[in-house]
Amino acid sequence: MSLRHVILTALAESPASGYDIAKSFEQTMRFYWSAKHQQVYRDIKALAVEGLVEAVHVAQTHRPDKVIYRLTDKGRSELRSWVATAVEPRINSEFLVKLLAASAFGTLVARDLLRQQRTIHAARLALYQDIEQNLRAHANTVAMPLAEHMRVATLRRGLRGEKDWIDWIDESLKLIADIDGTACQLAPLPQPA
Amino acid sequence: MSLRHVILTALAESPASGYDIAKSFEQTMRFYWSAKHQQVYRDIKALAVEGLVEAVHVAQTHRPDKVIYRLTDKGRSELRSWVATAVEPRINSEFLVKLLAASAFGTLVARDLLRQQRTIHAARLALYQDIEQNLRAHANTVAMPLAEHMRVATLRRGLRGEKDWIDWIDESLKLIADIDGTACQLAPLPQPA
DNA sequence: TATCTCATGTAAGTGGTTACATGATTGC
DNA sequence: GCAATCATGTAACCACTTACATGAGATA
Repeated sequence: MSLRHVILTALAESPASGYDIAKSFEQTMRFYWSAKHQQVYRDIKALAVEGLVEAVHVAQTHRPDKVIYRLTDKGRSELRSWVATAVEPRINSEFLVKLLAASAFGTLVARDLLRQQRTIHAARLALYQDIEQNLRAHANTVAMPLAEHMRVATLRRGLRGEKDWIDWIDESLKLIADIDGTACQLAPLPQPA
Repeated sequence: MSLRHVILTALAESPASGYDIAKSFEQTMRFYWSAKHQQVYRDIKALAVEGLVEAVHVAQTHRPDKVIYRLTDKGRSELRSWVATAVEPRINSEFLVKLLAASAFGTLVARDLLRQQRTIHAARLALYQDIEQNLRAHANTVAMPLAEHMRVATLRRGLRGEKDWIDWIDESLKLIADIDGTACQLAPLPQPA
């Protein structure tokens, strides 16, 4: 039931086609959701059948025709009641599992994995900082509607998260270095060939 | 392919039954993974068929019989190659979507949602801090094997994450308060009944 | 007597990914 | 001429959840 509500949320802001929504998963929504176009088309049809959105077919001359969807009152009230309660966030972290698995193969394996992960988070952080720069340039903080403020807040959430991961990785790398430092002194010297 | 690797990771530490593994999702693994026993039993059988784990049937007198699984060499090398590469973490956050949806219904709705979420994270933080206390009491930092150190690191990751969420929520609540403050001054006074 | 833990499962359903497909138009 | 963008889908599959089921022994 999740993507359904993501779609409703997108349509709450303004009517859009399946294509538009699918695309926004690579742009404005990328900080908090991703989905494939196939899934979007499938689910938005289901929403139409249930009467939560309604479709308007728009014929175009120099492009394929498209179907614009907008929230119905039913859709809006569904969204309203969905929004009322927070839920326990999932914590399934493939990375943390990998780290523990890596530990079974020694400090070097764990260290490499942490370093790789660091580059991933560093890249994301750089991207988010870039976007923040652009926002700052164009934002007129005073008269911004709430939704805009919250959109910026989601970006801030992303920034914070990435920074925090990087800090934790550095902390963990240092821990491993300490272990390795003492371990190396005890390790057998390499055998001459 | 994820839970399969989580199971292999669990078995890399020591052989266990499906029941043991299922239970550890509520205990040692709870910081980074959760899964239902049905899924565990299903997947561990698949792993056995593929030869990544092997089963030993253990008859018990005063308890139901059980099946203990252990990693095979094939399983261990599968785990080793899985561990080699980091992956882009998923960011699908139901909460952030809800926050944006909530914003469409006004500051009060958004504020309530943020507050609810804060309680959830505060509760988790408290739990993690508790566990950290226990660990500190029993840990002998010197001679701990790498896997133990990394297990503590995953807890630290949880602690950090919860703290960071709480800070961000407070920041966002303050932002909303500011908006609301100015908005209230501009808002029409309540009509006398 | 009732509930909890041990130990294992089947069946149905939901949510998401991957592979494959079509066909026109715009820009290099 | 070739890739990218616009616009929409089908089919198969993988991952996970929910509901339901069994049956013995331990604990209150």
